[in-house]
Amino acid sequence: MLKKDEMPSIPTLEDVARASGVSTATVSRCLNAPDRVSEKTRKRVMKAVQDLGYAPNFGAQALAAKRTNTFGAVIPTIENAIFARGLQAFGEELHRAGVTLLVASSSYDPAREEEQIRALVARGADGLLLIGHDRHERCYDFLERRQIPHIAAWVYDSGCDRLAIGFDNREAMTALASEVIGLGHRRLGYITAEIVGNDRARARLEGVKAAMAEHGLDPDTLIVRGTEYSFQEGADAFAEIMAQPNPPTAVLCGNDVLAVGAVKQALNLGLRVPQDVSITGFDDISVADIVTPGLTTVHVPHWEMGARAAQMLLQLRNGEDRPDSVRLDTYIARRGSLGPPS
Amino acid sequence: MLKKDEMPSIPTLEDVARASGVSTATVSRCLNAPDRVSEKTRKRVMKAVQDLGYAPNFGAQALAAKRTNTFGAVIPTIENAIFARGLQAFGEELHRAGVTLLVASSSYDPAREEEQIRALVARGADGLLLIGHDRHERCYDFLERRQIPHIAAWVYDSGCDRLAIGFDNREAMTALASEVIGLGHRRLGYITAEIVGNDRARARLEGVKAAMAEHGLDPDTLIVRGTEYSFQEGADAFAEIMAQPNPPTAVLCGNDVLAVGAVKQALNLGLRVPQDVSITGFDDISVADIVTPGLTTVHVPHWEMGARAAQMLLQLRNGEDRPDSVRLDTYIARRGSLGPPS
DNA sequence: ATTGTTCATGTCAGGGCTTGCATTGAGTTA
DNA sequence: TAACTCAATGCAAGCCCTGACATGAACAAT
Repeated sequence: MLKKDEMPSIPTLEDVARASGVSTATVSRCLNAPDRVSEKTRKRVMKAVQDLGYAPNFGAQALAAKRTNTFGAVIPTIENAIFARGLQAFGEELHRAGVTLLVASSSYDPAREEEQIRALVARGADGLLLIGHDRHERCYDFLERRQIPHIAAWVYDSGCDRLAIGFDNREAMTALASEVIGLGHRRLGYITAEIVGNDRARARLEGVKAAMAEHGLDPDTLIVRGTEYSFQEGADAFAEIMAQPNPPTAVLCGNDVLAVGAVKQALNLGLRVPQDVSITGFDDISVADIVTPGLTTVHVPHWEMGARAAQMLLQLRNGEDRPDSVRLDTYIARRGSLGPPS
Repeated sequence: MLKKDEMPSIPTLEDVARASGVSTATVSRCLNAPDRVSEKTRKRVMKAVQDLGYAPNFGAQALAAKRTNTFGAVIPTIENAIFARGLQAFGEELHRAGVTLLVASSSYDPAREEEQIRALVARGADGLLLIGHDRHERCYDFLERRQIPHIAAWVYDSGCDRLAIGFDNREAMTALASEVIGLGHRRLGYITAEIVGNDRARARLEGVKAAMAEHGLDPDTLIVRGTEYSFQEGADAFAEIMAQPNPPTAVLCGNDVLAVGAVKQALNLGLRVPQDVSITGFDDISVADIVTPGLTTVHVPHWEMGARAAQMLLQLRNGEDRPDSVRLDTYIARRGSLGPPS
């Protein structure tokens, strides 16, 4: 209970110093480099810190120390689960290193992403996790000028020399599409998210076309529907594709969210999966195993990707040598949603 | 391309001032109150800002201005979708008001939550969104002393006078359980998350027991399994419950994630839902409609809750009167997973 | 010509913390 | 005891920005 006029002012380092009879420098050291202070003093100071409920002023601290022990991540969406697992891993790994993670979401909007990057950096992020490589050169200039370590996840593109950890989206999708075609499917549909500003989506689409070309199918016959990422959008797009005359026997989806929506829709339309139509996803998020039938999809090592991204970024932040980009492997998780055409 | 030794130092206000031949104060005004500066000067200054790639130093700005236009949210988990939608709404609404949202996750760990609250406040959050009321008094002291506006979401408890927006978890669950019992179910199972430090989970469990008592069933006969939140954990807990001698005819779950896991498991076990066993959830997240059969669950107005939380917090931050806590309504979303016992 | 107004702009004192360097004093060695 | 270490601590200069206040020029009113 606070008494009437006791304006509850926020304690500062100086208050702590006064209360424990030392200088502010010593208090600061107690907090940041405890072993450079005698145990006796430290105890006394810590008690004062407790008693006063002192917490450092972040602004002042950042200003003086030029670091914050905070990393940031800008992801396209938090509303669906695509990045959740990797992000969680990223966060856990950082936590272990005493670093706080702040997350911002861009809603797949490049302008918004740039804004969020700036916001995070302005707030003192010592390192940044980004998704994909597709952003304005200006963003990179900004980060480089401030020497903010950053890493792109969910992509690995040997043609790009920016630091990245991920997998080859194109190749992974080619592998899956090849399997689909190998089962005998000739008429294919594809549901994708907006490909502008999304290199992963673009690469995946290319991957499908590459597989088609490779197997002697004309990539232009691929029926493509672009949409947003949500179960509902996936379902709608699927319905549209299947409403075509001579509909495809297999519909590949740019990610699991779309695919799960598609599977659900197939059920609604009275189509049997995979007898009447096969459906595949990408990402292997947990919901892929929830629909019936389970989704055949590209398994992505989310946890490893997030955790290693954290390690690499920490390494960078600590001034160690820039690590090499990491290419992770994906594999096809085979469940019930893909079968031969009948 | 940077030349050899040109250490790319970060431009400060002073650099901009020098480059444009004005004082730092004028530059500051250009950025924060453009109409108090003549157009000619402003243009010149803005050009310098562009040319130098200036961006204000957040720490210094926070230190000097004592505000940041940043709100924070600490949610228990980002790995599953329970809070995603509400959070997205919260963020959108803030964005509209020019406020940046920073998100931290506590992994359902109270100590971690406290840490995150401090981290966010230290980083200058002008307002905070929290989930539930269940936290150490110390957290509240901390927030009050710093006069940080904060609001609890996902709860409405008339017995608690802290600002909140949400629904009555207990009552909502009682309504659902009553419906289950009303259909004739007598042996009930319940899957919940850890109830320590989670008032929502606790209230929901109480809700089930209250409904039982109300309908003349002995609450102690409720078969309860506690677990973590994930599809898999839900599935496992469900299997355990059903392995009992004389298993329940209906299993209620503390949230949709658990429930979806349970439905999937039922399928695996060859149990028909709802003929052999009914299953219900709570939250009505999008995946509730993905499983087969669809999940009967308590619908929560996620979007409205998030958006209004933002409005209330903004109101508070702007020094307006403290709004009243808001009680939102829930309803039962009836899908296929609940039916009479057979 | 004098005084008063009004703007645009400049000056400068913080704001809370870290850190390089200086100081102190207890302990060691000769 | 004197000289020397070295760990513990203090001092004070920033870090970059904001905002209250001061200044001064242009113009209007008298």
